[in-house]
Amino acid sequence: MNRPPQNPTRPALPPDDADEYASWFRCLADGTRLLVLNAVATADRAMTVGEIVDRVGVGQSTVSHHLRVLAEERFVHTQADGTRTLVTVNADCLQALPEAAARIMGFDPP
Amino acid sequence: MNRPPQNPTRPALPPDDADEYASWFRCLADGTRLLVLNAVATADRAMTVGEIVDRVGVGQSTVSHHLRVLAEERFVHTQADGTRTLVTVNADCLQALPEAAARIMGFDPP
DNA sequence: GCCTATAATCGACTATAGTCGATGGTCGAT
DNA sequence: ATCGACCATCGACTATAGTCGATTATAGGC
Repeated sequence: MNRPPQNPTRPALPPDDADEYASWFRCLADGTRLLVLNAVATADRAMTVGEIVDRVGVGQSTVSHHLRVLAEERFVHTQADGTRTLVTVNADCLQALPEAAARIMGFDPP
Repeated sequence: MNRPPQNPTRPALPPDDADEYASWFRCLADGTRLLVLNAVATADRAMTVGEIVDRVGVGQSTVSHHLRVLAEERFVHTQADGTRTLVTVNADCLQALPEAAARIMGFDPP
């Protein structure tokens, strides 16, 4: 048998974790969605959907769709405020990303 | 005019950069591809395509496809060796990822 | 109660991407 | 020269996802 090489200090990634990280990265795998996230992240206060539409320059339904995707993966937080929806960024997602990269590369989480 | 909020310490991301980062993340947005990358990254030596096929458990053409995608974005490096193809990981991609995340969040690169 | 503003949802279209089986091409050994 | 191992490419299918316009729902103001 030709056993594949293995290094105990660099453990293999379980397939379930791979799918989880993949859906994580898939959330960032669209240019428009990155612009939406960036608009929210660079704002000094909560943004409404309409403001994001003006800023990014795509249709309102498109922004609404991207916000739903971003919210599902906890990149942003949405809060109803009357007839508007206030969107804020979740700063924790910044630090989770390098951690995922490290695990893919085979380093144990600290 | 309802001008969008702007913070000079958190510059907006140019659309071209957004697309560039998006294609970067898109490369990591598939579970099988992450397993391929992880297999190469955790190996203590260069791996052949056949070894990756045995390790990940998908078709040979599928692995070949994913390796091409990974190589195009410089995640891995491929080198012909007779009838085999030796695949090694590009360790630099690990550090570029947090940098991209920081720019999306509006922090200037240091 | 009616009207407007705001945003979510729906329906449809299109493009992209993952997977596989089959084929073809190249290298090395016999 | 032939054969076998190894891998890239092709063709086809399917699933997913991004975009838009239209519609619907809800909340606030008149």
